[in-house]
Amino acid sequence: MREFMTVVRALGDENRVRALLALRGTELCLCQLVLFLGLAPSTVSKHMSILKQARLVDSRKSGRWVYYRLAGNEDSRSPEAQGAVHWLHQCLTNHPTIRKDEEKLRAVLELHPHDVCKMVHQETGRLVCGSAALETLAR
Amino acid sequence: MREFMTVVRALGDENRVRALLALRGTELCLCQLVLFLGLAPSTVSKHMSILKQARLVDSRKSGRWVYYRLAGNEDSRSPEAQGAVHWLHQCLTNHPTIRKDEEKLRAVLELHPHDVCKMVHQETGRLVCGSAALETLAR
DNA sequence: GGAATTATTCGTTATGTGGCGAACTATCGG
DNA sequence: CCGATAGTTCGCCACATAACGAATAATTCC
Repeated sequence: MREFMTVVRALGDENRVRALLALRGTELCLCQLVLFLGLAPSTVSKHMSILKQARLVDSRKSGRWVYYRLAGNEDSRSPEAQGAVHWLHQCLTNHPTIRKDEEKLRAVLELHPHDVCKMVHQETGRLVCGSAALETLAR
Repeated sequence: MREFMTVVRALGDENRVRALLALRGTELCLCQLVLFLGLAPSTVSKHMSILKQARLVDSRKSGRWVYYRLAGNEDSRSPEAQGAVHWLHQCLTNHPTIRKDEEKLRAVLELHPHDVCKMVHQETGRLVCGSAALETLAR
C-alpha cells in the first residue's frame, strides 16, 4: 500500500510525468532533462530522486554524468510501476503537450550531454534554462 | 493533460483510494463512508467531491441521502478514470489493508444508512467516528 | 594537486493539501 | 411551519511539496 501511494504521488507532478514519457526509448542524463524541462538542476535532481524512489526509473553513473532510464525493463520492475507506466502511455501518448515534448526531446538528443551542459550554464554559473536557449530548442 | 493530472492527484490520498475500492460492487451514502473511513463528514464530503471532479465516482441524491458509486459503468466514463480504476484493482485487491477494509465494509453494509447516521452522531451532534463504534465495526 | 564540470544536498520561501468544527442548505416528519 | 437530520461550504491550522540559489561532493582534465 505504501509502495502504491509512493508511485501515485510520484506521478502527481506534471514535470515528472513529462520526464517519464521522455524516457521512452532513450536514457537521458540530468543536464538533458534540465534543458528539456526548463527547471533548475537541483529541482530536476529532486524530481528524478522521487521517481527513482518510486522505482519508476533507474540511474546509471558514467563519469561525471548520471543517466536516467525507465525502470522495469529488466530486473527492478515493480508491478505498481509497470502498471503506472502502461497507464501513462495509454492516456498521454497522443496528448498535444507530449507531442510537443517529443520534438523538444529530439532537439535535445541532437546534442552531446557535454554541449547541453554548456548551454545550461552561463559563464557566471547561473542557469539560463527556460530562456532563449530552451525556446530555440523547442522550435 | 490537466484531466489526467486531476485523476492522478485524486488517487494521491490513501483515504480516497480506500473509498474508491470500497465502492466496488455497491454504492454507499456519505454517512456510510464516514463510518467506513473514520473521518469527519466534512472531510469525507471533500474527498468525494475530489473523486467526483476527477470523474472517478458519480453521485445520486435520494431524499436526504447522497449515494456515491464508481463512475464509468455506463456513460460518464473517461479513459483516464477507467485505466486508473483498473490499475487500482490490480495493485491493491490483495493488499492486507484493503482486505481488512472489506470486512469493515461488510459490517457497515449490514446497517441501513439511517442507523449508520445515528451511530455517526452523538446526541450533542459531535462525531464519534474513529472511536468505539467504528472499532466495534472493524471486528 | 588544482581547476573545471556535473550532480546532489541543504536551507528558504511560496503554495497546496488534509484535517476539523461551525455555519449553512436542503429534505423529511410532525 | 418547525425541528431534526444529512451533506456541503467556509475558515482555520498543521504539514507537505515544488521551486530556487548556495554550498557540497565527486569526477575529469590540465
